[in-house]
Amino acid sequence: MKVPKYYRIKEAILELIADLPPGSTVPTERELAGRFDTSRTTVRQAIAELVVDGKLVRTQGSGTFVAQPKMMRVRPLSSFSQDLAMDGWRPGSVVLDISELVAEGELAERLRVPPGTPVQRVERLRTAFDEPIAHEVAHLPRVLPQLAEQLAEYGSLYRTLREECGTVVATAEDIVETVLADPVTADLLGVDTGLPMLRVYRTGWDADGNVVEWTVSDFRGDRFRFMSRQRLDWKDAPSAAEVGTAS
Amino acid sequence: MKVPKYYRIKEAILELIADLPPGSTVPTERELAGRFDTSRTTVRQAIAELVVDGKLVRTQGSGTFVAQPKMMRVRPLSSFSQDLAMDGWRPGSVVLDISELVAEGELAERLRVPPGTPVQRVERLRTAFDEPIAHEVAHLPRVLPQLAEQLAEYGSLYRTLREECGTVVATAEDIVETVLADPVTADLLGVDTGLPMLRVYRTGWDADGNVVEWTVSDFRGDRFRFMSRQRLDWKDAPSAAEVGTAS
DNA sequence: AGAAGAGATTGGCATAGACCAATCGTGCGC
DNA sequence: GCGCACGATTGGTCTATGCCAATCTCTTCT
Repeated sequence: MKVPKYYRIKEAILELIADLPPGSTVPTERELAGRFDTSRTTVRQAIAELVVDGKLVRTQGSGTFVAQPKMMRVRPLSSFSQDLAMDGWRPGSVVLDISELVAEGELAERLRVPPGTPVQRVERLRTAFDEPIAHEVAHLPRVLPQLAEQLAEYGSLYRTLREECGTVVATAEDIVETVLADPVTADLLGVDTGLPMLRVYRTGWDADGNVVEWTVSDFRGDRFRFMSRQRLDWKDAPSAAEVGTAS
Repeated sequence: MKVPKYYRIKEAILELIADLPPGSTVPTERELAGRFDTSRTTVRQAIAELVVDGKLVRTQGSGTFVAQPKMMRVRPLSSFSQDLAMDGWRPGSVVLDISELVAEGELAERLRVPPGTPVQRVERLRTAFDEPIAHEVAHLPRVLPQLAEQLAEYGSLYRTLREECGTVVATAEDIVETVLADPVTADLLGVDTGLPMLRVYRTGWDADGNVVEWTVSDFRGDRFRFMSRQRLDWKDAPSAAEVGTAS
């Protein structure tokens, strides 16, 4: 089978850094091009994949370095902050926007409200160890005027819903796909445009089957893993799958 | 914010194909380069991302075309074939290899068997509508000499386990991450090397908490979505998380 | 010392072009 | 009419190069 040259260089670099500790500097692109007798373009393609794989990080003007291993993990079943706190990672979030919004089209369908209903929008940057790891936009099917203050107090959105509204998310459905970081998201997360990310669409229901949340989250694909555990034998719950999800 | 030129071209092409039905031909790279007053390299970068996004497909010698929308979905909770059959997609699989293997290191830990135990390895190509969509390697903690014939008879691995061994997978844990297709996998699935894929590590337990399966699956990221539904309030089951998962 | 600034270094973006490989269509020969 | 061969077209890979932007370092001035 034909293996592209950039891929052989990728493997060569992998071997080169195999024994180096995270944070070590990697030779410059220009030097690697010389060493492997190829062009800088080809070396850059190899390095680009290693960055996506979470093996290297690049900083313009500074250099290329061996990355921390990809070991972050989150259990999407429970709440974000709960999961990460359990693992001791100092989860946090930066509120980018809290606003009201009139639900139309897909959003209204997702939240199971009539088109024209005012709903709540919460846009946040999720962090762990103060490093941004996800961009998240949550939608709630009703407006909570004090949400900003309450969120600041409780920290977690799920906790706020429980304390202030008596709403408990009992069932959730996650749809996971890969997307590439657009320039805006990439800038927010401090990664390169085009980095593969994990996009999670989450629909949450309370115990009575009412939709209480619809959220889209983009997680850094280079730093993240996703975990979910489930019983295979259970009964059907309300489904979000009735709404078409073709993009 | 600075938006790279290739990204603006990507958006321009997206607009260009917005109203075209799947299968429509897109202008050639050389023509697009002329039309957008840029180099073919830059156009190719834009198209490459659109391919990854599942918006376009390219065939060497033939051209670039509007892709089918990304709408495949699978519920990882139950078995692969069960899910897809439900949606009427003619799921299938091609057995690439069935062999015995002596479990060592991580594999032994995952399967909870002593190092040196012979185990079963099943490598398959999963298909839907006869199109390959995933590459999967399953490991079972014991050897089943007749597995090839039984698999051919029952079709599904889960069903084989149930009928022949009385083993039912009652709980499963999935760990999802993004990886890039290596040349071998890419060739098997008929996609480009470097395409982002969804890798799923699955550990399956029976009702007594014994590990009955450890499987690694690579799904095409451009054609696939992943769905899982869960209760948020349930009790802990056996965990695979005790084994380190740093790559 | 400490701060400011100039220059070198490094990665980021884009260009132009050469050659390869798969595909498709056309026309020739049978 | 049919099939094969060849050539044109299209995407695939790689090279060489120029300039930009962020960063770092070292010098110089106060």
